[in-house]
Amino acid sequence: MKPTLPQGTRDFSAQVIRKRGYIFDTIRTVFELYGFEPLETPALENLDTLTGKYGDEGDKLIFKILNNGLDNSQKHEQAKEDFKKILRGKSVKTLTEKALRYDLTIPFARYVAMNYGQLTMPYKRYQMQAVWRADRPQKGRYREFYQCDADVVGSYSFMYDAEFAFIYWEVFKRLGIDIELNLNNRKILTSLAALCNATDKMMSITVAIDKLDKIGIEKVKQELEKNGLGPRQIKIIEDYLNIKGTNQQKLDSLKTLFLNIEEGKKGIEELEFILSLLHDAPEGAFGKPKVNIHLTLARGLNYYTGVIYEVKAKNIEIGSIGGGGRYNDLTGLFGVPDMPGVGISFGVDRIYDVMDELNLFPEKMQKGATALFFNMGTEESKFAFFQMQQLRAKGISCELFPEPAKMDKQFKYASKKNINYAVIIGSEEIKTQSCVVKDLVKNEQVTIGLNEIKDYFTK
RNA sequence: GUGGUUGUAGCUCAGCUGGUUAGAGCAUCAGAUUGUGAUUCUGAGGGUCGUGGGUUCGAGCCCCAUCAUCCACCCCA
Repeated sequence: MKPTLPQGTRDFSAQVIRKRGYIFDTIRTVFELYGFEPLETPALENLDTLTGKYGDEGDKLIFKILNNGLDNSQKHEQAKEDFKKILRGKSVKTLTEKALRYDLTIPFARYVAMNYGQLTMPYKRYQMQAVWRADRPQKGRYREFYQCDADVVGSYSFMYDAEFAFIYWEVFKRLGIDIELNLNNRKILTSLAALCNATDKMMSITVAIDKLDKIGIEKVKQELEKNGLGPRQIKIIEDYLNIKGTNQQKLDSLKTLFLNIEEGKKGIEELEFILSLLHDAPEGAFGKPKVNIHLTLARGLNYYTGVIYEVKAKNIEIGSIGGGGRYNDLTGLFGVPDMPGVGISFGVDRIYDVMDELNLFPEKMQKGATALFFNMGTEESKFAFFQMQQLRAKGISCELFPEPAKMDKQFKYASKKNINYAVIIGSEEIKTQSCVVKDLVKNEQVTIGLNEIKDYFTK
């Protein structure tokens, strides 16, 4: 048979892993710098832990796992009955009770709910693991991909909301990606729906206005109309969409709009606090985060209740490369009420695609071992092997060509594996206790004593 | 879930309105060159044209099905 990969998954070769590792390391470094500690959770969760947390569309994209043991003939009749329920769109525990993790936030909430007694609050954790979605793959979209999340639970402080803006900024500065960091507040969106007297239609309103940049005002109005909103309501939304200017000007316009809506005023205050903190902060090594109040930013996850973030890469069309927000009751569904939190996520695979396309990976990542020892014959190679072991003991990576092949071939092997130095020890060199070290990049070579090799590579 | 694209050598692709033994570049291997490559020259190997059916005297090319791929929509990292 011809083997294939499941749709939307990939193998990662050495080069790709090195580059991905560079992204992971950068993110991890910043997370640690801000005092977050690591957490890992299983790839599998109980299906009912996940369902209902991501909206109707999200639920459809959860990978469900078929239970084992269904081939037991005594259970066939029951299984057939249960399968009919599946066809009606219900999930049935006797057929499927486990699912692959859809994101990192809900498993984190589950963990907090199970362990909150033991955790030091506020609990700051980061998590870098794969997640799975049964989506159709396309550009920048995979069925298995990695997220790097940082969340804080157990605090209402908006200091944290601002801190995440710094984290986003710092990570992408370190990676060399120019970003647009957009902020909005779920409270503002709810207030808009309230203003329209359409609190129940809040989701469809936000979904529609989120597309403004993409499809334009007319199409947005059409979609609102299709969702059952009347002309007066659409007019209110249109006025909202016409709010423009600097961040402060936008917030000022909102203030007059939400004059009688407490929640809206709170949302504005929250954003103002974050903006002031960013504004007054000293210029750090990576500058100050530049954020953009983006009133049409929605984000699909329905557990957000406050500030929401979205990161887009400039100069490239790939969707968002990060997102997050504040939620005031994430663990409530798991029996632990009043557990506020805020968190963000990095989409590693899209960040990789951006960096690859814009050529942002540093040269030095592509390196293989430091040196290749040439194989100049059976006896010579044994000698070279022992020399090599001494270098390895000093932490210098090297390898030996396995057969006494033509030098031409050994050189090509070295350059293909991005090895910078060739070490040649033939019978002559053994006699004189020396070796030839050739710098394959500069195309220069020197003959040095065997006892000098270590120094040559550690200099 | 809906719509479309593509599938030919290890890789990237040519292949005319259906017509003999299906081509190129790169890669691989061998030789010119028994200790100096990435940047020389010569030669060689490698394909049941995604798979299964059909139309035809004849199919890589047309039709149907199926699988895979990429792209767009929905939604999202």
